[in-house]
Order: sequence, then structure tokens, then C-alpha cells
Amino acid sequence: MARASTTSDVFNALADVRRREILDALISGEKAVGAIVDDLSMSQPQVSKHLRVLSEVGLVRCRAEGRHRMYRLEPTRLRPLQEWLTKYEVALHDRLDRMDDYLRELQRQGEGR
Amino acid sequence: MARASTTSDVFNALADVRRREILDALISGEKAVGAIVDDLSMSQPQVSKHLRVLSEVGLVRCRAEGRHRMYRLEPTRLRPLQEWLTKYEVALHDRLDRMDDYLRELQRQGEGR
DNA sequence: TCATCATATTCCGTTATCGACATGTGTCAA
DNA sequence: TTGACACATGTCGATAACGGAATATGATGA
Repeated sequence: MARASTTSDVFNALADVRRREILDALISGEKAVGAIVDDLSMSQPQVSKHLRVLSEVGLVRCRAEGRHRMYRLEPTRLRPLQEWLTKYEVALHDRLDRMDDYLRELQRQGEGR
Repeated sequence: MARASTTSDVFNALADVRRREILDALISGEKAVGAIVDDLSMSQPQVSKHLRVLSEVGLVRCRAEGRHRMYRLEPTRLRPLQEWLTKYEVALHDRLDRMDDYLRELQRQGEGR
């Protein structure tokens, strides 16, 4: 089997630099496809395709305005990523705490002598 | 051109579910390859190859102990991910703040009438 | 209705990724 | 030294992702 489908989850959708660039371009607010094309100097079909992927995982939402399509971020969908990261922050802090305890114990023993 | 190399950055390394599972397995602490194989019921070569990818982006570190190889997390390497996420939290909060201001303004005008 | 603008979709060739299997490397113990 | 163990690496086939070019869709305006 090859790599898991890019549309399956947020992690895969974010694996591509271009898609991250598109998201970055949308931080400042809603934008039409053409505006993104101009900002990033990518081809229009490429932008549309990446937007489709981002849509499918819910990271962006689309709104029709005349013949333009305005895309905007849906940052709430980054929550799985945040939660995943949190586990590691906790692990890291726990480890630092243990290290801290250890150092304190060493110091206590040193004082005792 | 196809997808950017998986070894190029943390985002690509995390795109694969198996690799995330391996990292999860290491949260509790240092483990030998065989232990990971047992925990996740993946083939040994598969685990080794994923560990190699994770090594190359610095997400895990390896220590030889006899004929075992002990792998451990290097959670500091998740910082690029954290920083990237932070941008979006800020954007989200700013947007909520603006929304808040707007609602307050509406309310103020309502009271004024 | 027809032309045009904005965007989406399709087709295609290249390339990377992944898993399975086989094999190589290095360490320990007898 | 030999064999067993723990792990790394290499090869292969299938799959799917990516970019580019062409084309389709759909709204607007003359």
C-alpha cells in the first residue's frame, strides 16, 4: 500500500508546503482564488486542487460571491493537531519534572554529607 | 514533481499514521525496536524504516545498548509545528476579538437609541 | 444569446512513498 | 569460531500524490 490518502486527515493535508502556504495566505482573511494565485504565484489549477484537499478535511470553507469564490480559514479544524501536540508537551514537562526531582535529590544528598 | 520528500521536514514525517503511532509508543519512555514491534504489531523492517525517517528529522534519538537500540523522543523538534500552530491561534483569537468588538459596538448602539 | 471572466475538473507523465520479503551487519555467548 | 539474536538495509511492485496543460462549468454583462 502507498501513503495514506491525503484527504484522510489534517496531518496529511498539512504535509504539503504549498497547502501550508495557501493557509498562511488566508490568515489575513477571506480571499478569492485569483488573489491566492497572485500572492503565491502558483498556477490556478494547482491552487484550486489544493483548496479542494483543504476543503475536504475542513481546514477552509468556501462562499460564492458573484463569479468569485471566497475561501476562508476554519482554524477550529486544527484542534486535532493541537491535541496531538499537547500529549507531547505533557510528556516533555513530565520528563523535565522528573529531571528536576532527580537534581533536587542529588542536591539534598550533597547537603546531607 | 511529486510530494516533497518525507525527510525534508517535520510535517511530512508526521503525515504517516504509523510514524505517529511509533511516536505515541515512545511517550512513556525509551524503547528498543523490538518492543515497538511488539506494541504496534508492525513488521520489524517497517518499524526500522519509519524510525529512520523520524531520526532524520530529529524527532527521535537512538542509543546503542548491547545489541539493542534504544529509541527515545526528542519532543523539542516539535517546536516548528507548535510555532506554526501559534500563528493560527493568534489569527483565530484576533478574529474572535474583532467579533467581540463588533458585538459590543452593536450593543452600545442599541443602548444609545 | 454570446463572449468573457473566475474557477473547477480531467487527463497525463513523473516520481516518491509504502509494505513485503529477503538479505546484510553487528553484538553477544558458548 | 560459530550460531543466535536484534536490528538495518536493499529490492520490488503497487499505489497515489504532485504539477502541467487542456478543457469543462458557471456566473456576468453586452
